[in-house]
Amino acid sequence: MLDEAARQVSLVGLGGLTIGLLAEKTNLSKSGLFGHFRSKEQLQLAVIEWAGELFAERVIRPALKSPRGEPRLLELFDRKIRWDDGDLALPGGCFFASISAELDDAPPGPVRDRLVEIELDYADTLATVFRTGISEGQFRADADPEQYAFDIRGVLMSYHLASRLLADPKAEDRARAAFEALLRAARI
Amino acid sequence: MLDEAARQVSLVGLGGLTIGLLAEKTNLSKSGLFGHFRSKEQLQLAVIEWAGELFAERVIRPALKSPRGEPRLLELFDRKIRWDDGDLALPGGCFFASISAELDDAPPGPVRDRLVEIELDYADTLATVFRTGISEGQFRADADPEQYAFDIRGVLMSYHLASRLLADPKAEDRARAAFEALLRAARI
DNA sequence: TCTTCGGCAGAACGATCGTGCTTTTATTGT
DNA sequence: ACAATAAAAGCACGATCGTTCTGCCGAAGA
Repeated sequence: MLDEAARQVSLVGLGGLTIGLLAEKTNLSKSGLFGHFRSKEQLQLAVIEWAGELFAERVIRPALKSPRGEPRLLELFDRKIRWDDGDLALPGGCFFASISAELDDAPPGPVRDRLVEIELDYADTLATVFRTGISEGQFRADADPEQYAFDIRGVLMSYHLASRLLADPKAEDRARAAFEALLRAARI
Repeated sequence: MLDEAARQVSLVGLGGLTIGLLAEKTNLSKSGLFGHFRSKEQLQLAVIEWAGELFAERVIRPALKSPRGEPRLLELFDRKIRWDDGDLALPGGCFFASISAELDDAPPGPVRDRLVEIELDYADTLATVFRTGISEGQFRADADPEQYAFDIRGVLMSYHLASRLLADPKAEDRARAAFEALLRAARI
């Protein structure tokens, strides 16, 4: 049920996730579904939590099994690409891309706050893995892990736009080239 | 009226632009406002057109007055930053950031198509200015203008997220550092 | 001055929204 | 087998959605 909700959100955003429509997709009555959560906000919260867990399960945790430093970064990158528009993807692409533009001007609230947490967590993971690459001697000691996290997020956002909105067949090549350039600049 | 509509969209997205709410903000009756457009789709089309023109007026055309190549790229970058979250910005930040995630999975239609056009136009402008920098001898001849457009769009998208969703005080510094790194890698 | 016409208001429509209430159906513990 | 509890259905509510229709009112053309 939350799975179907996450699919829906990836397609039409949080605002487009409607109780009636979700009930229909899950063969439940509107009130039957509504009973599980006791407000729409709690449904939104639950689906964000679900998507965060799905992301950790499909992208973060598997990637952390790769060797420290560059291989781990590459695996994080690869899996994020597949999460955006590949075999790990929800039907509408990256769940968080769908909602972050939607919530960036929303008044503070539990839903927005949770999204920010997840996003910061992800950035922190990227920075930490990069930092490990520094202490392993793979990357220059004066490289900036947080800057790397900022940069790589940009590459992936640009990829998402190119791939899904612009249908650019070169999107993945461009993303890989950008990723490679970032690493090249950081290597010893 | 379209001005207010564009503000609204920048805050709540295209789906959040509602006729009743817009009528209220413009002191018109619902049907009075509706009469100007003859459907909601035409309203959306009109507001996208308006925003595209606004973007050209505030960002593109002024920047094109700067000297060719790097200064022009810098001005494009500066103004885009101000358009995202500065004195050139709509209240909800970049209009197109608000709607591109929303429309990237929408069925093809005039609204989505127009957005894609504008986005491709913008990427083309960036690539062209960069290409001029190459033929001016400022950038390496083997640099890839389209790759540059892909990269810079990523930097700006990451900036938009950091600035507006994550409220990162270092967002602009990071964006400038990324921009500088991109140019450094391309300079002769 | 009279007529024509476009812009706007008012009211109403069917649909759908989120959310309560009440009742039926399933499941579980004893 | 029966009572207690949880889950789902059914129905209704007020609000808002996009849209249509009717009528007023002011401006422009004859």
